[in-house]
Amino acid sequence: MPPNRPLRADAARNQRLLLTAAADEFAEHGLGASVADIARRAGVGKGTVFRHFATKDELIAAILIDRGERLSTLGERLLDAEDAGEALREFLTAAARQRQERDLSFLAAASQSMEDVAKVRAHMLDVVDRLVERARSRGAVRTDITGADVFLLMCAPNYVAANVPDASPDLWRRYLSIILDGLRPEGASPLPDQPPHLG
Amino acid sequence: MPPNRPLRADAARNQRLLLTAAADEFAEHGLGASVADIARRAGVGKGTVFRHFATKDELIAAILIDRGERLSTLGERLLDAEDAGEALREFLTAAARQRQERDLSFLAAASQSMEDVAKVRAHMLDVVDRLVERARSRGAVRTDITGADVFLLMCAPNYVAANVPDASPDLWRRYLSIILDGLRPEGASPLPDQPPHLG
DNA sequence: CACTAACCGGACCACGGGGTCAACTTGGTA
DNA sequence: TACCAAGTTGACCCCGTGGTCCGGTTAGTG
Repeated sequence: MPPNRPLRADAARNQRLLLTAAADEFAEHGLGASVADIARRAGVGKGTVFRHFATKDELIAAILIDRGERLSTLGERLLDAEDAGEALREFLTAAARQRQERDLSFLAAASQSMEDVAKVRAHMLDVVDRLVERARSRGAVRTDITGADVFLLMCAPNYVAANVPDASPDLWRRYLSIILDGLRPEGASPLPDQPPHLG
Repeated sequence: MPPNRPLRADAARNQRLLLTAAADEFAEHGLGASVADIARRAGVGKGTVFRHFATKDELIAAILIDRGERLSTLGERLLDAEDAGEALREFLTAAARQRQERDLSFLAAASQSMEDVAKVRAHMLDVVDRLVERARSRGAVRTDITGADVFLLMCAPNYVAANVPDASPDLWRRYLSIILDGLRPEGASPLPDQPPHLG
C-alpha cells in the first residue's frame, strides 16, 4: 500500500478522508454505495477516488486490509496475556465491536480474490489459530473446535444484532456471550461434520 | 397473495417457475441478480416478471413470504411435540437447512418495510416465542433468553458457514451445535444487555 | 520565486439496470 | 368453433453506475 515515493501532503490527506468516507458510506448503504457519493462525502472530486484506488473493488480491499491488520495486531499482543481464555474473549469482543461501529461484514464477500486481502486474511487466521490453540491447551475452550471455527464465528454476534433495527448498540455482546458459552469445554456435545479448512 | 379470480393455467405455472428461478438466481448472485436473468432462467420474457410482481422488491417479498410461511407451519406443528427441547432443536435445524439450500439471508434486509412480509415475520416470531417459552419452562434452555433472541440466532449457523467457499454442505450443523450448546441452562453465564424487542 | 511533476476535478462515456407498452398469442367458455 | 379477456413478449426508455480524461491547480524543491 505505501507507495514508493511518499505521497504529497494533500494526496495523503485525501486518501485518509476517502478511506473513512468510504467506510461510512458502505456502512450506511451497503456495497451498493456509489463512488460519487463517497467522493462527495470526502469533499473530493470523483476522479480523485480513482487516482487513489484504480477500481471500486480496490477501495473495498483497502478498507478490508486496514481492519484486518488492526485486528491481527491486537491478536498478536493478546498472545502474551496470562489468561489464554480471557485473551480469546477479549479478541472476539474487539472484533465484534469493530464491526459494530461500522458493519462492513458484507464487504468480505467482495474482492475475496484480491491477493493483498487474502494475505491479510491468512495472517489473521494464523493469529486466531494460535489464540485458540493456547486457550484450548489451557482448558479454556472445548477441544473439538479449531481456529477456523472461531475465525468464522467471529462475525456472527454483530451479524445477528445487525438484524435488529434500533437495537441497543451493545446488543452484540449478548450473542457473543451465548457463543462463548457454546465454546466452553464443560458438557459440550460432540460437534458434527469436519472443521472447515480455510485459505 | 391468491388473486380474486383464479389464475389461468399458464400464468400459474409461470408464477411458480419465476419464484424458484428467482430464488436460485438470488442465491447465486445475491440481491444484485437482474430481473432479466431471472426471466431467462425461468424461460420467460422479462415483461412477464413484472406482470406477476409489480416490482423487483415485490418479487423478493414473495420469496420471503413463502419461506416464512413454511417455517411457521413447521413450528406450529412442533408445538405439540412431547420433548420441547428437541422440538426447538428440530425447528432451528429446519430453519438452517432451508437457508442452506439457497442462502437468501440477505433478502431479509430488503423489503423489510412491506406489510405482508412484516405480517409473516410477526407470525413466525410468535411461533418461535411459544417454542422457546415451552422449552424454557421444561428446563431445556437457559432462562434468560427470549423468543426474539432465538429468532435472531436462527440465521447465524448458515451465515457463518456461507463464508467458507467449497464448504461441506453440512457445515452449518457444526455452528448450530455450538449455538445450541450456548443455549443450554447448565452453567450459563449471565447475559449482558437487554433482550431485543422485535416488530 | 519560478518551475514542474504530482495532483485535482468534474464533464463525459458506455453500459447495464429496472420498469413500460403496444402488438401478439392463448386458455377457457358458451 | 368462435370469441375475448387474460397472459405474454421483447424492443424500448431513462437513469445511475463505474470508469476515463484532460485542462487547470498546487505542493514542494532549487
